[in-house]
Amino acid sequence: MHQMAMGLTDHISAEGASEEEFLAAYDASRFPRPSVAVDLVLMTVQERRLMAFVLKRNTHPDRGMWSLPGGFVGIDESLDAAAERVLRTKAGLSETFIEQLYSFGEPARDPRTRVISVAYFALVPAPRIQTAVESTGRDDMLLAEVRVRVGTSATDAELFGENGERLAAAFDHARILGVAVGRLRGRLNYSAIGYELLPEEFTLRDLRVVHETILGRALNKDAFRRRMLASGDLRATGRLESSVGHRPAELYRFESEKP
Amino acid sequence: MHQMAMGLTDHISAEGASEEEFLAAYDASRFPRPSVAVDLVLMTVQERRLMAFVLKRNTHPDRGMWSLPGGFVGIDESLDAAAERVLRTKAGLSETFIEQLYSFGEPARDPRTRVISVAYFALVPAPRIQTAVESTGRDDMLLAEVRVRVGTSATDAELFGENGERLAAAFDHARILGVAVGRLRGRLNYSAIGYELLPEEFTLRDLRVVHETILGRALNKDAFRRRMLASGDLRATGRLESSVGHRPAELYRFESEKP
DNA sequence: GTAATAGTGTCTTTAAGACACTATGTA
DNA sequence: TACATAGTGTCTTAAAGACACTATTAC
Repeated sequence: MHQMAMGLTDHISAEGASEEEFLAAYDASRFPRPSVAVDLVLMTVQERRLMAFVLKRNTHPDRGMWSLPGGFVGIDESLDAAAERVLRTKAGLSETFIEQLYSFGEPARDPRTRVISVAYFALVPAPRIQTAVESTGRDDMLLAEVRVRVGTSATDAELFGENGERLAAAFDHARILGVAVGRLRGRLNYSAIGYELLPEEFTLRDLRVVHETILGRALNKDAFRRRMLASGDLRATGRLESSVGHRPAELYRFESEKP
Repeated sequence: MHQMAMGLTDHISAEGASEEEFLAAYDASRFPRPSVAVDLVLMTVQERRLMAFVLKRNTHPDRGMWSLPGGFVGIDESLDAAAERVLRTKAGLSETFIEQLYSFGEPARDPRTRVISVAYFALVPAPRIQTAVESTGRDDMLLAEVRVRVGTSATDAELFGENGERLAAAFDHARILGVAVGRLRGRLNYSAIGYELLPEEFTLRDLRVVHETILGRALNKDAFRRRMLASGDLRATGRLESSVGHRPAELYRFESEKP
């Protein structure tokens, strides 16, 4: 049986208040509390590869391994606000697509102390995050390629560096990345999320490549075009891409029909 | 700007360690930590109504209002284990379908102290939970009907009692219930989840009624039958339901094809 | 002109909706 | 036998896959 921190009698009124619980109600802080952090899975698509922003750890434990940017949640700070703060302070980004992913709370997931992590995932066009990383000139931050076996669910992700070398993920971050990719794949089918990874104007090929990269498989070109045009979320600009060495495609913008 | 609890320098190495962060690394416990609880959305379908198990609060705040069963997460207890403990100790159930839903962390969601709640949702056939509630003879626990406007997403749920009277939900639990129903509706389309709400043997009508109740709309009878039989998750038993006052339907069992 | 991809038109396939029709246990 | 729902068969509709064919820019 685990040690349990009960408290605040009325929160657990279903059983009737035992004396132990009654006393606990006076001071919930008598019980040890876990730390709560947010970890951010910041993803993008670059040259047909799915990438995530990771940081190299320079202290133990897991020194030299790669971790997701994270930070502790302030006592007066909402989870969403903490995630946006991490996005801003660790990746130098703001106003990206971001949403809560899942909470990870195995007692031993961080060997130093009990840390419950609420993971978020964020999407940003590759040039934005690429610029942010390169402008620092630091070698302990990286856009690493993320690969997750297709077809299976709930598998860990694998990280790869610029030269295709395998990178080790710290803590349980391989699993967090795996869950993030699984969620991203699922959401592609029923929400307008691919646009978050593209510049304002893009061709239908650009959009399809984003989808194919995330899903890890080729999509039917004709059906994809029909489905996207029928979704009502695309506005043709009348302009064409240029200098592509072949017939240029029309540029579109994302503009949802329902305001 | 919110007060922020940073700590464990290496966890936030992206920015380089400021002196403040360096000091924080020595003792993460210097910073106030939120309490972490799990809240359980235990749902069932009964007589074409979607129901949730709720408890009447007998102390302030929100005295007399109805809340989800919950409990604090032990310092050595995983989130999943805490949720299963709440299921066991508050609802007297075990071995039900249960999965993590979402984490709620608005600083003011509990007026007493900062509590971050990791919500879980569980599904159980109506007779099992009905028996558990009635056997206690208590009037501060209830299966309440849950209604969520259909078509919209991310709306609060409304709770109703036995006589159709509106019940007030405590804290942010109306929102948690709304998120739970939204998740449940979404999962119906691509996972074998309706079976969790039925006895071992059931008719295709039983299964359709469960789906219709959750989705809040009628489904096409023929298409539903075809789709379910084609899913490969149903095994005909050869037996028929009895005493239904009309032609009896065949009984099926859930048995997934992929082992 | 050629290369290469954009974009269109059409046939096939698959699944859902609609609906008529037959089947059968209970009262 | 009548009732009410189970279950089947078939036509229609909508969307995806397949594939042939035309269009257009870079070179």
